[in-house]
Amino acid sequence: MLHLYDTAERSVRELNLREPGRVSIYLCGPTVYGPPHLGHGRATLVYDILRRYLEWTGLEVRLVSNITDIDDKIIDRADREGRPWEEITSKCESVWFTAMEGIDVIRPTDVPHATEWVVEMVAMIGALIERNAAYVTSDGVYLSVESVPGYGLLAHQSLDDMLAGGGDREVFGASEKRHPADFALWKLAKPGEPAWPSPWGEGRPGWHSECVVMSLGLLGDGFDLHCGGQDLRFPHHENERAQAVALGREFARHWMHNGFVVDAEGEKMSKSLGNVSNLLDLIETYDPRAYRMVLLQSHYRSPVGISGDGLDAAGRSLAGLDSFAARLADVAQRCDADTEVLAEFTAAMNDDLDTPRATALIFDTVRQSNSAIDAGDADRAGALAAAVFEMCAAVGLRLEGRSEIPDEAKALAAELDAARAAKDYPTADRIRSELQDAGWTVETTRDGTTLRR
RNA sequence: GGCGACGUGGCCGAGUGGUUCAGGCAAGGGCCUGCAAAGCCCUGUACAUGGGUUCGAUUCCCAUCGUCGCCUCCA
Repeated sequence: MLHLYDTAERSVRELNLREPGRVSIYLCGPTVYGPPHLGHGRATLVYDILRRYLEWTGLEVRLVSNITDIDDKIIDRADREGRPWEEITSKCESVWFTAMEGIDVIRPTDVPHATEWVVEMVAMIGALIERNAAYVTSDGVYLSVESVPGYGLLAHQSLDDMLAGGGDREVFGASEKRHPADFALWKLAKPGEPAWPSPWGEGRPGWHSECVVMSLGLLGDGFDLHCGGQDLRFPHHENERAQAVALGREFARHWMHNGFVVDAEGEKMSKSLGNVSNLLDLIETYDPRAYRMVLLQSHYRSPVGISGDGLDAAGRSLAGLDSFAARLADVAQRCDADTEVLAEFTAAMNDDLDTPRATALIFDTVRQSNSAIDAGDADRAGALAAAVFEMCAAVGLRLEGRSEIPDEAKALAAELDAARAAKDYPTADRIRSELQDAGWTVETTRDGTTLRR
């Protein structure tokens, strides 16, 4: 069974499922007010790899990932551009899913929107007030973090320690807060702002409430795994947990956080630094699978540097896998995957999603399979190749093997073979360059010419 | 100031107390090929610095230097 690092316990431990055979996962999704960047791409790819792997092992995965479609940032942008906020959120959401499709991330099983869950949030906030865990001020409702046992579990810091530091930052927010770390559950609307009714006045929910209501609402108490980027660990996830604890409900049983994407200088990419790269640009410029490959070759908890050179290198390694797929697809089809290889793969993946080890295994197996086919051992080559295809599928690497070849190109390939058979090499070379110019990868072998895109 | 991560061969990026190796990309040599491509084989004596523990450290401990993250915008 899968072992994963648990941020709450600070150690790798088994992912204990609430229900055998089924995994319930909540992943904090995007706030839709701008284009998805590389950081979003990493998070979604990491959890897409996790999801595919879990499904590959035979588990039924329910992956809930929300869309935050009401937020101060959205309102700000709507104001700035003089557009309805709903226009921004719907546009950004559609761009989001276009990008996700581009990097081949499977759509979550559930995609709840914050605005669809406001009634539930209002009810939850009411319950928090009743339990004396929240209080009303002149601008909204706040959660009292001091009422929450174990606040700081994910921050790895006690409330006192958090306050002791703070660097140069302004720690205090709204003046009516009872404690600087208290956070808004409900924000009363200013004139012209989007608003929903509540017992405390028209307003909108705070950011940390939606995920509690939606995760518990869709997945139920004590769901298996809560995921997101490192930057959500605190305060977002801490505050989600705080609300659930204050309500007396069992929240996520396991917490998983992926590392950041850093730029060439080693700095985290972030919106505020302005060094983000648009995910859509990446997909246009590079093999869309290259990003997944780069991530597979590093560990999900480590920071990963994304550069053009790195993506190109990954693209070239993918080209090798593609030509392998083209070469071995047929023979693999007749074989069962080598069980030893798959066992090794599973062991690596179960060890806190050790994709670097798993990826190394894929490349090793490719080499062995190539050697076997060169040595004429088709059974061995096929079993190894079948294992390669299984492993690639399990992590979402789509290999491009045989492609559709138009008759015209087929005819040229036949001419090429004929020319070679006749030892008319000038003609053969001419046809080959012609095909290459047309975008084909041409492999001429003793057995004839194969073409790939 | 508090908490945390990290410094590995040309580049990216794993990992480990001690003989043989992560893996990818790039480079050099070879086999194969009409020539290529693809594939296969071989090659690099890497682990920030200074101490310490140890029979032995890149791996453990301490210090130093450097980089980065979180401490209510953020995947």
